Amino acid sequence: MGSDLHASTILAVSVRVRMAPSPTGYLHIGNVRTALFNWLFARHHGGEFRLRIENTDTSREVAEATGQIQDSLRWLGLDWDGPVTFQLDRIDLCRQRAGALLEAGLAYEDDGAIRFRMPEEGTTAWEDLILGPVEVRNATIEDVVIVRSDGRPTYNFASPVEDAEDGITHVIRGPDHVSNTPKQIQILRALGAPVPVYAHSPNVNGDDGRKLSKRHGAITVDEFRTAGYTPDALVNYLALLGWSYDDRTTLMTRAELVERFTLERVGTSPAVFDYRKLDWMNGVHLRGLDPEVYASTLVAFLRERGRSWDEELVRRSAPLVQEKIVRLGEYESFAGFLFEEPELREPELLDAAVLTPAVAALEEVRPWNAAGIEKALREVAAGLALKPREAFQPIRVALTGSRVSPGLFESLELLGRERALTRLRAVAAG
RNA sequence: GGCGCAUUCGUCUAGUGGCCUAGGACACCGCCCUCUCACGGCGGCGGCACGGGUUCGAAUCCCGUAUGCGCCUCCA
Repeated sequence: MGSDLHASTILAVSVRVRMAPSPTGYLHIGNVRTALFNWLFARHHGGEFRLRIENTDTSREVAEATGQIQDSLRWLGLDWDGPVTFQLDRIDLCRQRAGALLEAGLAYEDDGAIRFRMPEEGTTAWEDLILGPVEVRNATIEDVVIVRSDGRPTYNFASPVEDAEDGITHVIRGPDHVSNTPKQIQILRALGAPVPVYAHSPNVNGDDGRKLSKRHGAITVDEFRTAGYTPDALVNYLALLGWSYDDRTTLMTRAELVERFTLERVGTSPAVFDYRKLDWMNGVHLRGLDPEVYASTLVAFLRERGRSWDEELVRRSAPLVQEKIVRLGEYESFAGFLFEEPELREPELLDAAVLTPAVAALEEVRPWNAAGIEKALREVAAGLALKPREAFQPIRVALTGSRVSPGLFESLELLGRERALTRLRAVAAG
């Protein structure tokens, strides 16, 4: 047995937690929240955060999902310690432990499977770091199958065996595991292994109060990534789902989250994932980026999406959109007119009475910059006795195809004299 | 059905018996700023699930009811 080894590692590391996802598909945002709590807890205490894949076979799907999970965690910045471990590699260990329980009379065979003998009387209780004291009468718990008749260990057996093997000190997981906990505690005790401290976080639900699923919107890390959310914003938002620092702090950096996170301040009631608040928070994080960093982030984002737009122009346009868009994914529809001819969806908003004199005035602008353009266009508006907003809207629509756009004068400058004038002339004539 | 957990503005939450005629944030509404949008500023709407206790005093403690969620798989 490795109990001596466990004792020494536990002494060396005061806190060791793990995330133990099953490799079925992409990383779900609810699991990420749980992973985040584990990660914050570990980093806050200077402990370790381990990644353990609860695979039960080695199919290609599993290999893909395993890679996806790691990519997503890396993108989020949730780094783990030590190697990734796999449940499948612990099968022999589990069988050996099951054999020991069998010999000790603490488990018995049942139609080829092995069942753990739960105590028939008394209660199993634990002090949950989030829920507080929880107590379950043993009589209500059935003898759980720990090894199937085909020889594979079940989750409720493999999980505690692995926790013991890995020297896990705190098990922080979702609320769906509350009723598994007394079973796992009894198994651990029967094994003579240390029982970790448990903490069951509340659920994250959709706006109908039910489990977060596809129909609520984005649910996998990958979807948030391609929509243009930043890891820092997502982490900030997720941290606040079930946890709070005080009565007023909502915007926090990663370092602040690590410094401030404690399980004591994790609540007990389920939270609803609010995409609108995430959007707001993402906008705040985006606006807070250094302009250079923002531009590079935008370039990388577009490249990842397969856009081959001129990088120089993207960079020059970045400051114009940084204050305006809330997700990087909005850039394409918001600033796409800089790279491609826009589609004129609302031709009724065009007005030749404005466009014709505007083109004439712009032809005289030298040098071609936002200040000169603004001066010229304001004079056109004044000459037509129009309010600036009335005069500029047809020009905006002609230029960008939309009534919502980055600043008009800056947009004209960026597009360049020839392209801008050509486009405006074509629309004015048409 | 059994067991467990939960229940403060639409949403995330603060609140651990008097500081609460319940605070903050998002959303929403109005006004201001303004070339659109966004940002920003100011203001507004809006909540302790219900019923009993305990207490001088309850959002906070106890009991019950209702509702929701989870588990009750040789799934994880």
